[in-house]
Amino acid sequence: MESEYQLDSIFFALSDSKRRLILTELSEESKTVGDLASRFDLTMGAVSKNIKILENAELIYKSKRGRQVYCHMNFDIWRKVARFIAMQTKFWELRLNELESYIDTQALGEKNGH
Amino acid sequence: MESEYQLDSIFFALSDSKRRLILTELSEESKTVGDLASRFDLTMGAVSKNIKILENAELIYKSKRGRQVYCHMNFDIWRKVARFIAMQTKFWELRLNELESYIDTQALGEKNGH
DNA sequence: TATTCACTTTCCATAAGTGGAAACTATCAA
DNA sequence: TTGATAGTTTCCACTTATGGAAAGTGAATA
Repeated sequence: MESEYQLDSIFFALSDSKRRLILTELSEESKTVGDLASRFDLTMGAVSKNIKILENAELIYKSKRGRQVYCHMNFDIWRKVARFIAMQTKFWELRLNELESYIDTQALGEKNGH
Repeated sequence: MESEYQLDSIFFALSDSKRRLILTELSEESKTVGDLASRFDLTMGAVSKNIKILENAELIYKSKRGRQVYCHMNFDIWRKVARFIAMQTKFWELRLNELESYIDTQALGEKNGH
């Protein structure tokens, strides 16, 4: 957690447009691996591997219901990405920090409990 | 501009911790390729290639002074990254949009002119 | 002009990412 | 139990990334 290695895996996961499409899809609602495979015209194997990359970066997490595996966005992780960006751009930093404080104090109920 | 392909190159460029270190270095002040090579104990060739990847993603830009090539952060591009993140996390979206409006109206003088 | 300097590019070997096909696992249904 | 369904993993061929070494480029200096 909080390591350079984790940032490697996050940005690597985001560097492929198919994986970003999967994330966009999941930001609407949770989907099964099969849903995503038919949506993007890929084999289950290919989707499963990309899902693994996103899961490894903790951008998503999975839950099992019977035979089906549901994929969910992990909204918490985006804060880490935003923090890195803020650090590069001091101009943003102050206001993003304000935003973080706001989230920390006002939005605890929003945190997903997986 | 504004394409999926550009996001590919941005996130790919960010997926390597050496390149992120270079960016952190450049967010302090502009440096030559040689400065960066000695700072990170890499050959000029290796640094030059990584610089090219960062330049391709438009995260930095170069300027020449005699034999030396100076590398500068391109702060503008970070807005694009922030926008992608905001789109994934609707929770952030509203407030980042406010931030963008603020920047667009109040901070035109801050824009680097290269 | 010849040489040094700052950098870029090419060539090379090594390593890693990619997706299809097919084998494998686990769950549900008849 | 048998068979179908939902995913995962392995194997394979192909493509791409990586950095060192060395050749190539262009600008400063003797």
